[in-house]
Amino acid sequence: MNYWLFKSEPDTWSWDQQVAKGEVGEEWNGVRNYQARNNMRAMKIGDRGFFYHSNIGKEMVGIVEVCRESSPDSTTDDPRWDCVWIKAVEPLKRRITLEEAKIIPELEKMVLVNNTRLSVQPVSPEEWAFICALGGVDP
DNA sequence: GCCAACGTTGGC
DNA sequence: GCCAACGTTGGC
Repeated sequence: MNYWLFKSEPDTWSWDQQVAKGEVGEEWNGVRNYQARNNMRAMKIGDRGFFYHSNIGKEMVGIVEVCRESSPDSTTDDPRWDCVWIKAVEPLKRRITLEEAKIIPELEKMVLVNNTRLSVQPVSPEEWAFICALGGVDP
């Protein structure tokens, strides 16, 4: 099992919208960055990730699960781009802000803290467990 | 709204 | 294959 983090501007696609999709989940489309795409290609069904609100909030808000492995992005005909589907699992009982992550020594290596521009990124098992504990949810 | 960091494109 | 120009992301 691998762990990830998905960024979205809540203006465009929010956690609430993701939750509303229920068990079916939603295509994580629109990614046009090779690194982010490669991360999605590496995902397996059942992998988990944090759902992060960029720009507004700048915080991790919930847990999602990969429910369909990488397949063509329906929003483009360009064969370079494909994406996974994810579904909401549960909200964090306490949201973790970027500001907070930056000052926590255990999280100083997080991609979120060090590469602000990567929209789909890996999270280490240690970071995953640490943030789940902070967020009040089971890892 | 600004701008730093980063990616991509395309001319050479 | 280099690099200048340009575009985008996202924190501030």
